[in-house]
Amino acid sequence: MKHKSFYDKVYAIARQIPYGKVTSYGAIAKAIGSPKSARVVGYAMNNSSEKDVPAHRVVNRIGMLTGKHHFNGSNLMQQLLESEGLKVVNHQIQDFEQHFWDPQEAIKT
DNA sequence: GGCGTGACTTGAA
DNA sequence: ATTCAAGCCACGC
Repeated sequence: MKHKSFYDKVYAIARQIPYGKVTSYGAIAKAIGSPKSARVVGYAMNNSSEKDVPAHRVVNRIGMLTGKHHFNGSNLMQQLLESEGLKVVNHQIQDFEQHFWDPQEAIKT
């Protein structure tokens, strides 16, 4: 595999999200080099179920659990985040910026 | 092989 | 300040 797909890059980064931290689709897309491809990141997450990617730590720019609907159809995503010390209210992460993790830390070595 | 859709984001009206 | 539209890449029909 010479040319890694956009997805692979997404997985590579998302997989490195540390415990208790979260990031946004746009941040990952930006880290990859396509800040406008945030949608693709989200779509990639759609298949992340088969990957070792903690998709529950990936939310949109405002910290909203937009993808929670894609998990189990339950509040599993919220449960996981709360289990990691995060506060989730109304499907939204409280103090999102406080727990935000910069994907740039992953791509750089 | 073309068109539409999707876990988003940003800029402009 | 809010609403609309466009852009990005991959996948399904």
